[in-house]
Order: sequence, then structure tokens, then C-alpha cells
Amino acid sequence: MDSTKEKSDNYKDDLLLRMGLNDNKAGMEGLDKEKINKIIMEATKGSRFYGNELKKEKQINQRIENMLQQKAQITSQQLRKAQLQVDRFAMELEQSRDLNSTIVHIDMDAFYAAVEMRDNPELKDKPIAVGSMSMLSTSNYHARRFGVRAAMPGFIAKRLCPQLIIVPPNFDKYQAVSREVKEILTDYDPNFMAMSLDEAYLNITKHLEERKNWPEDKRKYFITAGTSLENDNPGKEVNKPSELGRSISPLLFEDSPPDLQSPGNPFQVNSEEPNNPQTHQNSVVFGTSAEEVVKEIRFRVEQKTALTASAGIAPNMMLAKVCSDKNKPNGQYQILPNRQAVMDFIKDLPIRKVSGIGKVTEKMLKALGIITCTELYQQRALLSLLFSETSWHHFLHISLGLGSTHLARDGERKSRSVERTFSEISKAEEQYSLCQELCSELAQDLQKEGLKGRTVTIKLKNVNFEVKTRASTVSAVVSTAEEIFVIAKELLRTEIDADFPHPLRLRLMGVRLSGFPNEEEKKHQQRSIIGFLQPGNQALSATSCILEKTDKDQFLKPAQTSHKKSFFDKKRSERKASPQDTFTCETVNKQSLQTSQSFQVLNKKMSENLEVVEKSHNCQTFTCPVCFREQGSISLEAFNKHVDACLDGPSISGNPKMSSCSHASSAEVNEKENVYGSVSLCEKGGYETHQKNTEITSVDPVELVETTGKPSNTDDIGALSNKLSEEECSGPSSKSFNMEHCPQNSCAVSLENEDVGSLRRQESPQPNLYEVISDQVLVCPICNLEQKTSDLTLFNVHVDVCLNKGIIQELRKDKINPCNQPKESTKSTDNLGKVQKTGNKAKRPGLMTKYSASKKTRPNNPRHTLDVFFK
DNA sequence: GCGGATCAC
DNA sequence: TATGGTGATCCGC
Repeated sequence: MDSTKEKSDNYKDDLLLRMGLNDNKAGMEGLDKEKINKIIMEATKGSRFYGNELKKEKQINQRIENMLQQKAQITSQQLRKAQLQVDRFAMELEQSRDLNSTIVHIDMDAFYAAVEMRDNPELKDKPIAVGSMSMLSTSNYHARRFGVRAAMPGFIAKRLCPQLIIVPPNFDKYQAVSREVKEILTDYDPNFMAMSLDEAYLNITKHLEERKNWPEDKRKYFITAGTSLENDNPGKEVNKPSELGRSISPLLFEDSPPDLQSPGNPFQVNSEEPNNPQTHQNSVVFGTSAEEVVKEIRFRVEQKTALTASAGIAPNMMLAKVCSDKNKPNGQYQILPNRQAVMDFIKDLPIRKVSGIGKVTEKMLKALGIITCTELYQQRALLSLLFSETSWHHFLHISLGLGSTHLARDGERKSRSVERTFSEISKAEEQYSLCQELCSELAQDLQKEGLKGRTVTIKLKNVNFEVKTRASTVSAVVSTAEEIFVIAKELLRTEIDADFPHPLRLRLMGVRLSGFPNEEEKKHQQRSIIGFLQPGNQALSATSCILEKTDKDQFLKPAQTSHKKSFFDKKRSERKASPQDTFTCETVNKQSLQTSQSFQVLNKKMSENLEVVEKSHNCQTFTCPVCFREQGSISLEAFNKHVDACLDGPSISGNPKMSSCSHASSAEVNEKENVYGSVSLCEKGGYETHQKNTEITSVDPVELVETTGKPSNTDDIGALSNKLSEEECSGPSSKSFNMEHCPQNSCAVSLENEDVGSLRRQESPQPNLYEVISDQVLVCPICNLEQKTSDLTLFNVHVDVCLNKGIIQELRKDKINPCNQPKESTKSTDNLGKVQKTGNKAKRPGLMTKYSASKKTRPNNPRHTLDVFFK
């Protein structure tokens, strides 16, 4: 949306940073800047949103302070040296300057709003915005006079402009219109690069070359009426001509400068174009220059869609983008392809206009006295000392007017995510339920694109607008709702537990999958999976127990695109089926084979990870994941029997190879239980339940809450902590699975956490969750807890999650992984070397300062965060 | 690999 | 009443 791109007009900037300029001509209608700010402030002040904005601003100010301190310590000697180096680099850049490409940036004007106005004449002449009371996507120019902008909540917009009409978005329609536009663009550059529905880059160099020799009738178009017509082919007869003197688009631009709509030239030009479109009665012939080409594009777009576009023409993308903003709306601007023209254009250009320079970067640079590109260039040496290499290189490119001339094809997708905002949800069950839904939606999206990935990330935003993300990477790719949920649930649980007994008061939750394998890895994964499951086809078919129910009820629902209300209605009605239900298998058929195969998978992974065994991937050589004894070349059945036996019997201890880092021995568990007192009592209950097939008796949820909830509960935990730290294990503060210091003892602590988790699970509304569990259930060999699923894959994912909780991962990282070489650097170490980015070009690097706000250690409890920031 | 930030649209 | 969703990248651990 172009309104979004009017960056310095962001109302928040005005509100919080007290800067920006009044571009409002304060016509008969509309509001002046002061009034706008006042109204916004009144609507904002005191809100949680505002509180968070203040907090963020403080952080930025801190960063700036750090930066300025650093600057104060720079000696003139250092600066001189830097100057030499930077200038040498600048010279190299200058030599590689490429002015031979003609890049065009096309940008539809107020796109969504324009479409709505086009399709509903009643909206003409009225201030409108597309979006909802919560958030606007864009607004028309009429509404902008009142300060109504994209990314502004509708309810505030309404205060600014009570007559504002807010139209709900019709994305399908915008998509269709966008397609029409793109069809036209293809004629000029079949490889054009679409940035969104309303924005694209074209490289018309080749087209220009060919066009030189085109006869006139190939550049001739007939003028149609204002309606959108398909027939806009060159030289073909089309509908009744309309007067060319006026834009046929809806009245978007009442406040446009008069020359914009001057008769005889519907298109804004900025230079003395020798061959303006020649109009004859009902047709128009476009010339062969770049400017003419772009006029032609815009003409055709308008003919076809009845919508106007703005455009920029320049030797590179960075400049073209800035240009398209210059004569917006319904205008175009060209920077001629010579160095002087480029530098003239750059000279007074505010850096904020450049894509990639956002609010924060702008503010930081402003603190260094840098507002324009000239100033950016003047301070290049200083910037090279204060910012990361990536950053100052970017700055230098900008200040020299350099940019990419290559329209990188869209690389492979790197992540896929779903997130949703809602009114406060603080009940854990609802949070799990929501999480599950998100996983389900995500899985559907993934399936459409055939994506599988290894990293699951959840995102949480609390009612104070504080955002956190938590990620977990597993060893095999996942893609189904169930698999993702197993991981996401665990991440969520950790966060819930961390704040216990206080609930997480969430306003947003998201789930993301990333870590998609490349082609090479895909093949490998494929082999692995086949290897894992090869003997277990029958096991897969035996998963029906729960999944039959949950598949249909929980996971295969179509994605809901409904807005908030129905979303919640849906959620409420589903809430009856809690996430616990989903993974509750009340009667699990005897599936010893499956169980053992799961362990085989685990075994295999561990073998690989720990490099315990053989490079030979002989499937017939098994190492028991329970006792960690190698079982040699035995049959699968025999191996399974062994594992089952190991599971049944408390024979874990005594393994010479793994004793120091295997699961806690029984003795250790007992010791822990003793230390934990009442906590262990409950845990023990759960443990015995699955071991002995008995019912949980008298587990008092309330008591559980209190015992597990005490943050630094008692001397007992302290005692354990001390004990652990004696052994160099993680201290009392790292309640979570932080094994960095002592992988050997990690399992005990890991168990401790799972215990807490299991207690929390038992608080669920189903006190008899474990009631009827037959003797064969999947028990995670890491956390020792039965898994309420009979699905092999899910179980494996769970084991991975457990592994991730610091145990194997640490081993991998620190001790075992033979591939633990320093990561391949993504950029050259030479300060003056070229930046070599991985994958596709970094499109718009964010701010990369060396000075972040003083970093705090991540508190277990986000409330600490608030304390820190609000003192 | 993780988490926080920044940025664009 | 009420301040979005998706994707990418970078930095510092």
C-alpha cells in the first residue's frame, strides 16, 4: 500500500517521536497536523499499546546513547584510517556503477481503497479506508487529509474523521485486479518482480532495445471508456473513446496538482519528453523512450482496471523505488542514466525515503546529524566505525545512489507462519487449544506448498504488547498439524510453566515452521524417513486409535478466514474438546512393535548424533535407547523384545558407556523426589500410574498449583540447586532445561522439568487422564513419561522435543558433533571485502548497529521485563 | 540454532 | 471495545 510507504507520516512517529512535517495543506476539509496529533494522542494515551511504545522508544534511546558514547571514544587517528578504507571501497563501488539497465518500479495508487471506490460509486468523493475498526490497510486521499493512514486502527481514524467509511477488505478482488495488472507487466518484462499485490519492479532494458524498431502501430492504443476492458491490445479497435484529457479513474486525487489533470496529457511527466504520446481522436501512440514505455504501461493499466498507478524509472531498483514515490499519485518520474543525474537526485534526498531505512535507523542516523543522503555520504567513515559492515555498506550504496540492477527471482520460501490477535486469553487450556488450531491452519498452508521443515517457532504477545518467540528444531522434518503441535505445545507449556502460577495473558499467538531442507537435504531426509519407517508400515496403520477421532475433529478443519467474532465462537464451541483430549488415548492397543520401533528411530538418531556407533548405517545393528547397550546384529523382533524388557525393568543404571549422561537412574530419581517433597509425590503418582497401570488417586490440583507454583519454593529447591551447582549444573535461576554447564547431569534436571509439566497436565479438567492405560504405551525414554499418542511419528517428534531440552543438543554442540566447525561465515572478514550474502540478496537489511540496547538476560518471568524497563 | 529487532508491504 | 499478518534478515549470543 502506498499509504504505508509514506513513512514519515506514520502517525506513531508523529506521536512518539515528535517529528515529521506537516504535509497537510489544511484545505477546507481535513485537519492540520496539530489537531491530528492531539486527537491521536487522546485516543492513545494511557493504553497498554502506548505503554509499550514508550518502552520501545526508551530502548531505542538507549541504543542511541550507547552509540554516541562509542562515537565519543573514536580518535581522529581511527577516523582517518577508516576514511581511507571506506574511500577505497567507495571507489571500487564507483567503478562498478552500472547505468546500463532501465529499472521501473510500478506502484498502484491507494490500491485497495481505489478498487473499492471503483466498484462502488457511492464511495466516490467520500473519505474511505479499507480495513476494520482495529486496523486499516489503506485509505484514499480524501481520508488522508484527516490524518487517516494505513496501519492506523479504525477507531482512531473515526475520531479523526467521523464520516470515514471503513470498508472491509476483499482480498480476492484485489488479487484479481492485481493479476490483470501483472498481465500487462509481463509484456514489458516477463521476469518482472512482484513485491505485493500493488507493487512490482520491471527491468525494461531489453524491451527498450527491441522497441526501438517497432512500427508505430505496435505502440498504438485505442482509448476506451472508463470501464475496465479486456481488449487493450495494440492497434485493435475498442470501445467508445473517452476524452483523453482526464483521468478515467475514480476521483482519487481531488487534491492533486492541477497540471496533473491538464487537458491533453493525462500523465504526469517530469522532463521535456520529446515524444509525448500522440493522440489522435480515439487512439494514442507511445514513443520508444523509457518514459514513454512507462506511460504506456500506466495507460494500459488504467484502461484495463480503471485504476491509476505511479511509477519510477531509474538505473537501479533502489532509485526506481524512490522515484515512484516522487509524483504519486498517478504520476511518474525518471532519473536519467548518467551519474550526474543520479547524484543530483540523491543530493537532498532524506534517507528515510530509501527502502530499508526505517523509523529506527532514521532516528539513529539523525542522532549523528544525518538526514539526507549527502550527509550520509559525508559521515561514511564514522558510520563504518559505528555500524556493522553490512550496514555501512548499505549506507554507502545509498549515498552513492547505487542499487541492484538485477531482479532476483523469488528464492525458495524460508518460512511459513500463522498468527492471530484476539482479546485476552489467559486460560492455559484455551491457549493450548488455540495453539492447536494455529498448527492446523499452518499445516494446511504447508500442505498446499508441499513444505516440511525442522524448526517450529511460537510467537506470543501478551496484553502489554510484549512479544516473545520460542523455537525448537527437531532432527527430522515435520509438516502435519499433529507433529507441529507436539512441538509447539511443548514450547507453549514451557512458557506457561515459567510464569506459573500467573497465567500468560495473551493477545496474540503465532506458529511458524522454518528450516525447510534444500534439495540435497530433502533427498537425505527422504532416505532417513524411509529407513526409519521401513519395517513399520503396520505400525503406522495402527495409529487410528486417537487420530481417527482427532483427524477429523481437530486437524482437518478448513482454515478459518473469518474475523474475530466467529473465530472465537468457533473456538468456544471447540473448547469442549480440550487439547488433552486430543492426545488422550484411553485404550491403546498392544503395539509393542511400534513402541520399539519408535525407539529404534530414537536409537538411530542418537547413534548418529552421539556418534556412538558405526558409520555403517546397518539397520540391523541396534543400540538400545534405554540401556544404551549395543545389541549387535539381531533381528528386529529380538531387539524390540530387548527394548521392551529394558522398559519394563528398572535396568537403566549401570551402563558403562552412558551412565554419566543417560536418564536419571532410579536412585537419582528417588533422590530428586525426596528433595522435591510434595512435588515429587505427585510426580511419583503419575510415574507409577503408567508403570503399574493404576489410577491416579487424590491428586489435588489446588495443591499442585501451590506447590509447583512457588517461584523459588523453599529451601528444598534451593538445596537441590546447591547440590546441582556443586556439580556445576545449572543454577537455581535456570529452571528450564539449561544444561550448558553439565551435560552429564542434565537428565535429572530435565526430568524435574518434565515432572512439573506433567503435574500441570494433571491439573487439566480430566483428572482421570491416565485412568485406563494399558500396559503398552509409548514412553519417552528421555522424559520417562508416557506419551498420550500412539502415533509413531508424533512420538518421535516428542522425543526430539525432549532431546532438545538441552541434553543431546548440548552434547551435539559441545562434544560430539564432528561437524561442529565454525559456521561458514556469510560475509568476508576483511573489513573492505564485499559482502557475500547467502541465498538471495538481502532485500532490505534492517538496522544493523553494533549497539543494541543493553541486553538483559532473558527472565523466566516476563514481568521482570517490565520491571527493568519501568524501573 | 535462538531470540529480539527492524523493515516492508 | 478496539493498535494486523506474513516473511525476511541481521546481530549477538
